[in-house]
Order: sequence, then structure tokens, then C-alpha cells
Amino acid sequence: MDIKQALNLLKQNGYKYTGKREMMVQLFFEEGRYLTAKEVLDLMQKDYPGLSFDTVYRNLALFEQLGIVEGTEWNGERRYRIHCGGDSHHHHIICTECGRTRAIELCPMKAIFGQPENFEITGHKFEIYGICVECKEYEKNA
Amino acid sequence: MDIKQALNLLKQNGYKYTGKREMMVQLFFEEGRYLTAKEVLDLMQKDYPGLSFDTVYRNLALFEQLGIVEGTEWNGERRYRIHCGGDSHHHHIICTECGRTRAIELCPMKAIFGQPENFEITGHKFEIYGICVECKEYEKNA
DNA sequence: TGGTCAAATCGTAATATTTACGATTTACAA
DNA sequence: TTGTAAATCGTAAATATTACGATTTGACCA
Repeated sequence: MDIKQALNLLKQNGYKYTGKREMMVQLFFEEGRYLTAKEVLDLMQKDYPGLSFDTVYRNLALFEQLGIVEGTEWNGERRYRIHCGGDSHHHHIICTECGRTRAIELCPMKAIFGQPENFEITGHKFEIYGICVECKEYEKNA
Repeated sequence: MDIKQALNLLKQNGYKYTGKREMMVQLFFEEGRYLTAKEVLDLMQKDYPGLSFDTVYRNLALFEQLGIVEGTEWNGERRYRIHCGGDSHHHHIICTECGRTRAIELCPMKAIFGQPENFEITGHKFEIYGICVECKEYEKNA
């Protein structure tokens, strides 16, 4: 998922092209890590001082729906990162401090054979949590 | 984890034995599924009309710390179930409607060899989400 | 058994996150 | 250029969680 792809996705689905949306996509692309709504808001308010909650949350939901970003949640907050991997399904090691990630190619669903009884599967989550070296280093000096 | 074990854990760690704590443990034991704080509150207010938020949240945190319950979160809400499995580490298929679960013995961490570079691992989550037959049936008739 | 004290709980307020909505602005196409 | 629906703003409401002083209660000991 690069910026052009993302902006095309918006266009193809009849959504308007706005500076805020472009910046938001660009932001996710540049950061390459999980961001909370608040982080997105803060980072964007450098350029758009009056940016509204509504805009951020609405666009986050839209981007997730279109597959521009992928979402998860931990520590009671919803978080998003640029949708990575294209077609190849994979998972992440995630730094719970800063949201940085590292891809894991292994998907445990491949080892689950058939449908389990009494459940219609709708999704799954496999995430490894940790502290990245950058955050570890930062903690040491704190 | 049965009720006596749980109440012993409280005693052994110097916490007091109260009717509310006993009922809370019993509730998790009987339900055997993930419950939100609100569900716990509602279910307990049958017997304790004036039950406080504070009591529920504080005890949920305590129970999780003592290993009486295990927690996770989805749909923006923290949820808890009785800690199952004793020593045997495992995961769950979870009905996102009602919180009912089914154990999965497979743990994908066994297939991860060594420590990944640049991350100090602190935890992991593998959950399969779905709709259980009971909820599916209920939806049909709705 | 009764008294003491710290823990537990209550009642309520504060905080934080997310969602909602009328009013206004803006992108886009005719 | 102009009309229209979408996007955004500004703000409020809804929801979940945490916090805290006041009060009650369980556990221990004399």
C-alpha cells in the first residue's frame, strides 16, 4: 500500500480528495507504525490547527474499511497502521510503547484444520507484544 | 481454577473475604465466558442493588493480577473470563456476540524460534473470533 | 466477645476515548 | 461558474474507565 494506491482507492470508491486525507495517508505511510487517533490528531495539527476529532475518526474508519489502514487495539485504545503486505497475509510483533512493528510471516490459522464445531469463524488475531530496542534504550536513560 | 482455589488465592495474598468477591468469582465460574465490567455489574446487581463501579473494576483488576481471571479486549471493551486451563497454556475461539469460548491447544509461539532482533518480547495474543451457534440461531429469529 | 484498624465499598466526580450532529465549507461535475 | 452532495468544523453526547473522600465491614487480637 503506497500513497498513490491509497488515494486511488478513495477516488475509485467515489470519495473526495482532500488535503487532510492526503496528509493522513502520507502520515501513516511515513510513520509505518501503529498510531492512535490522538496521535494522528496531534501530528496533523501542525499543519491543520483546527482539525476536528470527527474528521480523524471518520477517516480512520473509512481508511480501515477501504483497506488503506489496518486496525487493532491494546491498552484500551484503538490503533491503526498503513495496511502492509498487499496480498500476503501476515501478522506482527508490536512494540506496545511506540507502535513500531515487525512482520511475522507465520499465520497460525494454517495449522487449524477445518471449521471448529459450534462456531462460524469471522476473524482472528495473532500479535506478539514487546518493547523495541529504541524504547528500551529510552527507558534506560529515563 | 475453581471457586475454592480462587477464594484461597485471595486469602493467601492477604485480601479479605467478602460476599461480593465470592459472588463475583462464582459468577465467572458459572458463566464460563468473557464478561465486560458492565455485564458483571448488571448480573450482580440482582443480589447487590447498590453495587459500585469501583468495586467491580477494582476486583476485576485484582482477580486478573492474582490469576483468577484472564482478560482481553475487543470492540473497545475490556473483558474477563475465569482463568481456565490451570498450568496448560492455550488460546481461545471466542464468540464476539456473547463471549462464549472454546479452547485451542495450539500455541503459535511454539513455532517462533529464538528471540526476534530488536524486540524484547513481553506477551502475545492468539484469538479466533466467530459467532457461536446459539448466537447465530438467535440472529436468525430476530 | 468486643474493640481496633486497615481494607473494602459506596457514591459520585473526573478523565479519556469514541460517536453524534447541526451548521458551514469545499470538492467535483455539469 | 454554479449546484449539490460530501467533508469538515465546533461542540455536545455517549461510553468506558479511573479516582477519591466518606463510610462500612472483615479479620485479628486482647
